Amino acid sequence: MTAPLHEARPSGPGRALPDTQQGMRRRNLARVLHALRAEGPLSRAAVASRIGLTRAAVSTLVDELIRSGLLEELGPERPGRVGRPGSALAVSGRGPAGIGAEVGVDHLAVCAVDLRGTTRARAIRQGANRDRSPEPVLAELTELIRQVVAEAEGEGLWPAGLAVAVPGLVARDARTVVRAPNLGWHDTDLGTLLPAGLPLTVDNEANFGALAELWLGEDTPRDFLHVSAEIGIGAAVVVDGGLLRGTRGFAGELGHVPVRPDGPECPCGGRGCLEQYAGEEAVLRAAGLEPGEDRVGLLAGRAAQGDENVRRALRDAGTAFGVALTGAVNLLDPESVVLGGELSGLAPWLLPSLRDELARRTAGPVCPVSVSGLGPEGPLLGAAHSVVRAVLDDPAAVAGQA
Amino acid sequence: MTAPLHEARPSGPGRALPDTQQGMRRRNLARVLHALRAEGPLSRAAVASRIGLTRAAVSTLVDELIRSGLLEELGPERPGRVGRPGSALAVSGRGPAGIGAEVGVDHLAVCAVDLRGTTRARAIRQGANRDRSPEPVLAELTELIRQVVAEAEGEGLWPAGLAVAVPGLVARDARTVVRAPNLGWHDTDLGTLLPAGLPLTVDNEANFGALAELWLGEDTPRDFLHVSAEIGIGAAVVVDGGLLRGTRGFAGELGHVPVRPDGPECPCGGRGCLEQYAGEEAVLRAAGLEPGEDRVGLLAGRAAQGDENVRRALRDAGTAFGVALTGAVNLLDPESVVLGGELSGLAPWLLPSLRDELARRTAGPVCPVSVSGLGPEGPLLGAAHSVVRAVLDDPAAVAGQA
DNA sequence: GCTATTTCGTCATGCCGATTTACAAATTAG
DNA sequence: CTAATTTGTAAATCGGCATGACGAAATAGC
Repeated sequence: MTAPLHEARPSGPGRALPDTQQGMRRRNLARVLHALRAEGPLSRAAVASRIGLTRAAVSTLVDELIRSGLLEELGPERPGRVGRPGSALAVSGRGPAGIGAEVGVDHLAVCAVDLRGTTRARAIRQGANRDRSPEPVLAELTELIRQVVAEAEGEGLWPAGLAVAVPGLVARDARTVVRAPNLGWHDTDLGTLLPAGLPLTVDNEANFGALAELWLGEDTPRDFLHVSAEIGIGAAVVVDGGLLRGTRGFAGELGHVPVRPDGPECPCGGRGCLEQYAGEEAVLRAAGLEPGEDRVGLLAGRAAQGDENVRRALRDAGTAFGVALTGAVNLLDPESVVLGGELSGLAPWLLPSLRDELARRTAGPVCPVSVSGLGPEGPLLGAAHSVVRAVLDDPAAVAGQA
Repeated sequence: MTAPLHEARPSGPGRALPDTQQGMRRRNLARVLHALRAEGPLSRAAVASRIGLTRAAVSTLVDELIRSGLLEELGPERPGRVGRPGSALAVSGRGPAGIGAEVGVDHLAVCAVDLRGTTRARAIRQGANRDRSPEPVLAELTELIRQVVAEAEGEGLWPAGLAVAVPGLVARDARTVVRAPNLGWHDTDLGTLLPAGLPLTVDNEANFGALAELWLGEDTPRDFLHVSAEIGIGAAVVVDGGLLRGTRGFAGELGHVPVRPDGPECPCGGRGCLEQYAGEEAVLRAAGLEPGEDRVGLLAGRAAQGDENVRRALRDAGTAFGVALTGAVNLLDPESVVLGGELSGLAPWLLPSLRDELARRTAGPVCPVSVSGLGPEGPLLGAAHSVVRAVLDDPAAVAGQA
């Protein structure tokens, strides 16, 4: 017999709902929905046995979810077993949709994802946004959003919320961009510049990328470190299936972990931060290349061609990553480290030295480092799916908004 | 309107209980207890308004808690206000007690804490345990435990559980000491060597120290980093009022965060780890002192006397701490950093350079660094209180075990 | 001093949500 | 064709809190 370990606990489905009978019902609605989303079409009886409720209880929950358009009855199952066949239920493909949007440095993207997790509509517009003022950029984005929403509505979906990924720091109100250096934005309230009437969430690209990895990655654990390099170098810390944001929302600043305490000065005030060794600018300089458009593509291209200067620069960056990640892994003991976003394109040349350095500095089993399979799509998908998750976690909140 | 931020959520009272009507009741029992513990004697009506239930509901909850001996009715309040005076309720001082124990390198300690949080019995035995085998040490500890339990029982308390703090790594089963270098123990199951019949939890000294800080410290935030140096240098990461343990339970290894990537070799396999600069051994060497008993006391004494070698050694250690903590703060964005355990005795000479270094490397507001007020008692108190918290978080689990 | 007012604790009642029990429907096994 | 098995639903029950009413015990005002 053991007393409980006092430890941080997960968010889990609907854990924020009030602790009342109504809250319990809402959590049970969420459990039914989650079970059906995770394990394909199931009968009421199958759902009941999976989530530990009775068939009767599940029946009423399912009724409610069907009435709100979140579930569909597919009809009788073709059984190989004895007994009356169940009626298959599935998450609706014509219910609420999560609208995800991304403001990139040189593109805008929007997509719509349904409850099943499939992308049903998308729109992308290339074009440099660096140092354009927010108004025209967001007007363009609004136009794309309208397009995607219209397309989704054409397929019987209705938008349940909008989540926007931006390459910068976002205030905890999830609306205001505090600072986006690569866009030149600061203290911009996106709430007033985007379509009203849709619940809005704005968050850092890196955070959405990590969530995408958590929700869509194959075999992604519930505790990992997601490293990306869009605006500087950022890491998202995922603990027990939730993002660790920090008191001010600034957690994950891997780029300013000291690698060499007496290294070159960094605009952050420190010296020898990881960004001074592995940041985009530093790597370009070390490789002898000029900064310009599509810098990551340039690096990857040259490295693939065998340019030894570029390869050395990337190797050294990997080593610096290894040092910084050693610290992070020692502090957090994550199950794995995932390289995401633009970094995944450079992984072939970064990874060997990174892994080497990490292994050299670790006594026991080495924390595995992998590359995200989502590529540059991560943040956009994470944004759209965050809306979908919100619906799955509390279906009652959106029921009847159709 | 904003969609929810996907983030790690707190444990909170009884969040692990099942999501059923009974679970709800158990959580409400916990809420009543927590309210009474936090805000002194209160009437039923006062409790009701505080936790958001009706007087009627609180009445039945209180009845149950009184029947199980967790609450006491103190009798009518002397009111200055109009209306019938309430009957004051208070957490019982004669109910369950948490038994905390500590296996130190040169002492054993046990204490009993009641639901009110007051220490009601204690026993300490000095004596070096370094490299003694577990059996005799735990036999001695068992003897102390029996003493303390007997004393507590004399005051009408009954032991609800035993929590043991050890200077080493503990497996996630919370019973087995994987490795305690300073004791020379490894893979020792304490469950078989301690009094049976009591729910047992074993954990790292540093973790219990951090929990003590969380529960007993003044103005301690719910997100902080607790640094201690008993076995090497460890940090406990507290997120939203819960410990972050990591996948294998190894989170918080601040001692092996690289400070200088090419620094001296470390037994961990790395180079230039914090421990090579700020570990006990390193500091003693830098100060020109021989290792022996009570090394921390020796350092503090010499420093207080003005020994410049010792002071310089501690200053340098503080600087190294500053570098490592810069990394940690950038990754975790805690509300504060607390120096606890033995470190608190050396704080006067460590802090200035530590704060300097941290400030130098930080652009915005600097993360405040403070010293624990609990001193070396932290881990022992944390252990005892962890049992008490377990009771407060789920009173129904222990009701009727008296 | 007496009454009105206010607040407290408790009871009876009702509501909500899940469980239990029972049963009709739909299938397979023999 | 019957027995067995499983599904989905309806009716009754139970657990838990809310609501509303009431007596009890204090103060406030006359």
